[in-house]
Amino acid sequence: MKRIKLRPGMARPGWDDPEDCRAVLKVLDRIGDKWTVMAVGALADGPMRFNAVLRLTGASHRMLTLTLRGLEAEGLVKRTAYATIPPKVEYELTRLGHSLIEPLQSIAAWAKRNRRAMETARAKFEAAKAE
Amino acid sequence: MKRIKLRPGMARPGWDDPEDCRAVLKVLDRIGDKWTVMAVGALADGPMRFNAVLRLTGASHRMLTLTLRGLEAEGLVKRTAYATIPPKVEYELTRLGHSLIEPLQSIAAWAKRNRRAMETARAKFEAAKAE
DNA sequence: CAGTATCCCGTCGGATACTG
DNA sequence: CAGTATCCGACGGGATACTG
Repeated sequence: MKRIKLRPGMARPGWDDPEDCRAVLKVLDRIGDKWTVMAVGALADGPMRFNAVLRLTGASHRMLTLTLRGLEAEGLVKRTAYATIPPKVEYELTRLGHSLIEPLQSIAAWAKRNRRAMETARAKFEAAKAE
Repeated sequence: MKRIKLRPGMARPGWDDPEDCRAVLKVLDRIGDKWTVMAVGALADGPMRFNAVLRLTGASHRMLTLTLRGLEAEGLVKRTAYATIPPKVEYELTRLGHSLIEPLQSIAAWAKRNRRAMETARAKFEAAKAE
């Protein structure tokens, strides 16, 4: 998804409370992007080394580093470096990070339920505009 | 959020079932971006005209059009044009669109609960790296 | 009022190369 | 192996102008 930039002039959506809308957007900004979802998913099973996450997610070296830094900064992921040679760094979800899995699964469940509906709707839409 | 581009070489995260991971990413791609969240939020209360959504969301003319087109294509929003002069176009959430509010609120609830924790974590992180 | 088209700049993110 | 730095192409998205 596109990076979310918060700006002054905009109002709050009505489905949720007045001001916390900002918080929601901010959080979506953090957890809504592809690599974050993949990384959290990868780490859901337990601690994992950098390269393991790299392979599992398919992210580029660069993006995974940035993503993990972001998650670490926000307290969602714990980073543990072992001063061995070669270095070994393990990442794991914090309690906070784990708690994120539940809402993500809420989305996941919705996605699974409605994927077909969306696909057929899209097909119909495409067909209609090419009449 | 950043647009999500699905690519071949990548595996599924473990927190969720094997293949539907793609569906989740695809859905996040659609519903995870700023303007979609804003638009769905704006329409949650009921049908609304284009310009009303425009003002409420703070989106640019262009982006709102694109966003609404996307939502319409996916069957989340219904578009009704009245052939008056000047034209009047109303948008409203479909049943499918409404069902999306629930998972979004799941995220919203998480965001509200953990916003503080994330902020302090970030502050601590910033402080630590500037020691 | 709603929608489309064009321009254009910022930034996201992949590839590559270099360090500890 | 893990992380940082640099380069650079691609595209997201705002501003603007023009139609029905």
